[in-house]
Formats: sequence, C-alpha cells, structure tokens
Amino acid sequence: MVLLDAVGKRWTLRILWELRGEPLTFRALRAAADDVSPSVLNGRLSELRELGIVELGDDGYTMTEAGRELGDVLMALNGWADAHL
Amino acid sequence: MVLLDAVGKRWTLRILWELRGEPLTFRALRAAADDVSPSVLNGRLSELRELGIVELGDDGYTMTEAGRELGDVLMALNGWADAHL
DNA sequence: CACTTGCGCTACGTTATCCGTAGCGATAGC
DNA sequence: GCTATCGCTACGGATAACGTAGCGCAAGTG
Repeated sequence: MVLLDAVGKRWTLRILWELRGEPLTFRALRAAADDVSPSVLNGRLSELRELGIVELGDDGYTMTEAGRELGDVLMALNGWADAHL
Repeated sequence: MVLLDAVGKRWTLRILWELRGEPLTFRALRAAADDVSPSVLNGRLSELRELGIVELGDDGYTMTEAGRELGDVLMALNGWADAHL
C-alpha cells in the first residue's frame, strides 16, 4: 500500500516514465513532462529519492538499480495501455 | 501517456487494487480504500468505467476482462514494492 | 576580472482539486 | 409506512498543484 500511495500522486508516474531512458536534468525533465511546475517536480523528486527509486548524478536525474526494475513494470503498464486503450 | 495520466491520480491505483478480488459495492469500496470521499470515488470510478477497466454489475463494482489483466500488472507493481521498500 | 549560461531549487500568490459531511432518489424487505 | 442499503450528488472548507519569477552556484568566455 505504501508504494501505491507514493506513486498514486499526480505526475509521479509521468516523471518515472520520462526517466526510463537516459538521465535528464531537472529542466529537461520539466520540459519532457509537460512543463510541470518546478515546485511540484522538486517535491516528487524528493519523495522518489527518499524511496531510493531516483538519484541525482552528474548527468542529471537517473533511476537507481531498484528504480530501473520499477521501470520494467511501467513498461508492462504501458504495454497494457497500448493493447487496450 | 494516456493511461499514465489517468492512473496517475490520487486514489486511482488504490481503487484498482481493492477491486483485484471479488466485486465491491460503492460503499464497501469506500470503506476498503481508507474512506475516500464519495465525490472523489465516484469521479475515479467514472473515469475507469469510461476506459473500460471497471464496470458496475449486480454485485457491485468489478473489473472488466481488460481490467483484470491490468490487475496482474498491479500485482507486479506490488511485488516490486515488497522487494524494495 | 566582469559577463553569460545553465544548473538545481525556492518563494509566493492564484487556481484547481480533494476532502468531509450531509442527504437525495431508488429499491427491497418487513 | 418504516427501515435499510444501494449508487450517487451538493456544498463549503482545507489542501495540493499551478505559473511565474528569481535565487545561489558552478563552469565557460571575453
């Protein structure tokens, strides 16, 4: 239930989705995610960093190893969407 | 992106999670999901019905066939949470 | 040295969304 | 008629998200 509460907030899934590939800077991530406001983006990134899903490296924000596995689940989610929506 | 926007709202994942088993009435679903307010619950259920994920039968709300496959993905999501959080 | 550029991030006032509570109309059983 | 439960709605207050502007910092350029 903890994860569903954390992930079940506006923009969180979208942010994770945009980080599925290469690292993105704060501003690039913002641009990729429909120009979400920086305050919200920063709030979400803080949560995701505390959960050990995302981290800030030299090239920008990237997924941790655990986060990358979560990314695979998101791919499955997207696969479902392609098949049914 | 459509699904992520739809699912990436507060309570949506939680509602789907509670519907993974047997059908639940509106009120039972409300009780199961931390007493979410009926206005929000109704809003989410309307969205999920429009997406063909959830439907209202004689025994209450239940997942459609497509929705049940989505439930499997959510199980994977929960499995990840158990492993990493 | 000043100057620019891009970075992560914050401040703040406005607006949209959620929330809690109460209650509606409909249906079924007594 | 009375009670109980159903799905669902109304409404005012609380909360979160929003858009915009800008801070402090580091690296590069002249």
